[in-house]
Amino acid sequence: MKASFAKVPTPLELELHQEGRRLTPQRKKVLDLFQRIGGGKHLSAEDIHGKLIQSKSRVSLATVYRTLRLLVKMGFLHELELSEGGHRFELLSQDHPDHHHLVCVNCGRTEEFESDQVVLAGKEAADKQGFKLLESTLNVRGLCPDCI
Amino acid sequence: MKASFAKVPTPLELELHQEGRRLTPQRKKVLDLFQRIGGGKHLSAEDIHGKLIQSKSRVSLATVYRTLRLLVKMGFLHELELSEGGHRFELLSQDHPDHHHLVCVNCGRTEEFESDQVVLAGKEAADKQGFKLLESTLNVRGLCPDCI
DNA sequence: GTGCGTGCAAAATCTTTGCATACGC
DNA sequence: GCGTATGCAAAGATTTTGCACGCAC
Repeated sequence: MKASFAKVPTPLELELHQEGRRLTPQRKKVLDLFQRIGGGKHLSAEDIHGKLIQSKSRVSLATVYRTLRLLVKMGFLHELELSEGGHRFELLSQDHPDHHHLVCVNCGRTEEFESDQVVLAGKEAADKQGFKLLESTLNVRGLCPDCI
Repeated sequence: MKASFAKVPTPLELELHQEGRRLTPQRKKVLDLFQRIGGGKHLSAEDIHGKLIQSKSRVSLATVYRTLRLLVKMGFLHELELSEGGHRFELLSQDHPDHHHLVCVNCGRTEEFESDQVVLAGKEAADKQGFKLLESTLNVRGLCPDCI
């Protein structure tokens, strides 16, 4: 007999329970939203709150903020400080651990890219100063083709 | 006869006048402060306001914000978005046009470094997407020797 | 049932802005 | 003297927090 009807715990659920925390519908909805829209999207807390409200999900903005901070600390999301007007969050996927951003300073359009050279340069700088590297992100600011 | 008693206009004064703007004591004091403490220091608007008040200079916080935005636009200062709790500003010197930051996520200590590889990688990414590159900065986050 | 998480609203930050006055040019 | 810049205070924008209630465990 297979246990095919047993609920499969999500990674989020597992990790929460390890720390004595709980998987609430709100937390699930926030992470689900990021997973539905896919990686490479940069959302503000207001964006997330708005989208959840639109999809008939009752979540308060305060809880969105609390959940975002939690998911960042747990490593599911990544916090960006690219633009004016508040921080953005993106899904952190295993496929793109250290990616960088190309931002148009005029229209805000952002593109992502990866570069081993950059990761290596960051690692060398950290080593030289005796730092333990956690992450390195290159922010390239410029004008996109439409804004030149 | 030498014009040795003529006041020598500062670059700030010259550039302001070209745009029909004025060199006020407040603007002079803000830029002077950055030049006195030297490059590589990262100050918040509050820091700057506090230091000016301490040195008996009457400048309002609103003017500090307005002046910082102006000096960034004029290219005298550079705006950083490294840390939580507001933006920081640093003196932009000709010696270190494109430098990067190593930040300790625990204590906030920051070190600067330069890397041609990083600048090159940023340029390549911009070219590939058709962006006109303005600046690129690598933010390396980690733990400094004291916080490991 | 226990105690963590949520919602609400108020508070705390950080930054910008309107307007009358001051002053660099 | 003209018009920009300042100071002040109020408004705005974003994020955090205190507290009572609700719900995941």
